[in-house]
Amino acid sequence: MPELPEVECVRLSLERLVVGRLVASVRVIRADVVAGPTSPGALLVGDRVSGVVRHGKQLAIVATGGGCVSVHLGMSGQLCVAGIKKPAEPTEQRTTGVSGSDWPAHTHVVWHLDGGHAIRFTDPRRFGGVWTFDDLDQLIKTRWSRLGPDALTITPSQLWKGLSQTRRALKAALLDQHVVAGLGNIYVDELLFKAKLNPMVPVDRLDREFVPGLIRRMKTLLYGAIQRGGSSLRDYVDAENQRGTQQEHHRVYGRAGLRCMRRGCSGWIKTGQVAGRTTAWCPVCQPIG
DNA sequence: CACCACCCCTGGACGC
DNA sequence: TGCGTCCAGGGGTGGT
Repeated sequence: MPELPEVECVRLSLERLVVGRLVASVRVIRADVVAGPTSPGALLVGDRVSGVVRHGKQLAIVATGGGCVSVHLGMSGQLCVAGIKKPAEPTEQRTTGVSGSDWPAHTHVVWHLDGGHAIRFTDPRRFGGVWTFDDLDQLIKTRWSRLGPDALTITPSQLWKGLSQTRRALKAALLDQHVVAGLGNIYVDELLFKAKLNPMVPVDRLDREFVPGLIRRMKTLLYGAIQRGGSSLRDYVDAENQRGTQQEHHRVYGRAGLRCMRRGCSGWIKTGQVAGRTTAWCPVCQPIG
């Protein structure tokens, strides 16, 4: 669920709350969500947080000693900052069977910070995870360099380069993190609606001239979603437990069978499978031809 | 190389 | 009420 805007909102809230704080200790409750060295040092214990960075949908916490921990939220992951005196909201489900644990269910890693705060990583579906690196440079070299340019900074020539090497459906190409990093199922559908492009159109049928407009709409959509705190469809919240409101602005996602919301359009929103994902589009506004 | 099917996982919605 | 079934999907892998 978290795509670029949601991950950026987590980054911004995390940055406000934890930069400058000392990592006093770490507790790994589920070791198999952590890849790489799992020593306290590798998980930043003894260092201060110097920054929180993002590329596409991936986050990284960087410490003053150079250490670096990357977090993917996957489908259901959350990074929340909590005061250790009240670790969970009353409505939150508690863990059971974890000795001495008072954290919500599916809490896998907890970083205890100075000032009585903690960062907890929860992820029910465990599509996400935590990766440790010697430093940010190693993370970029081994992982982020394999991703395409970030969706907020990609240039028309970069996107065209990624698209012109393929004959896939446009939606499949935009979902490919090696082409552009940060888009997921929801924002691709919304973007293609705004750009009046059909998700199934083969990329090689498109002209280069459409790329600048597509990028302009993509950045407007993503920045707007960040300003609205992201899309909270089920359980997405930022590091301060705040929900977003972008879901109120969706035009096609989740609107199968409803009227197209574009003024003057009398079409009905269709759904089908494109690139293996549930896809919603308006056949009138987004014709194949 | 390009692309697709498949798999990982759990909670929520829905039908009986 | 409760149980079974299906669906959601980011990203890695292995097969065509």
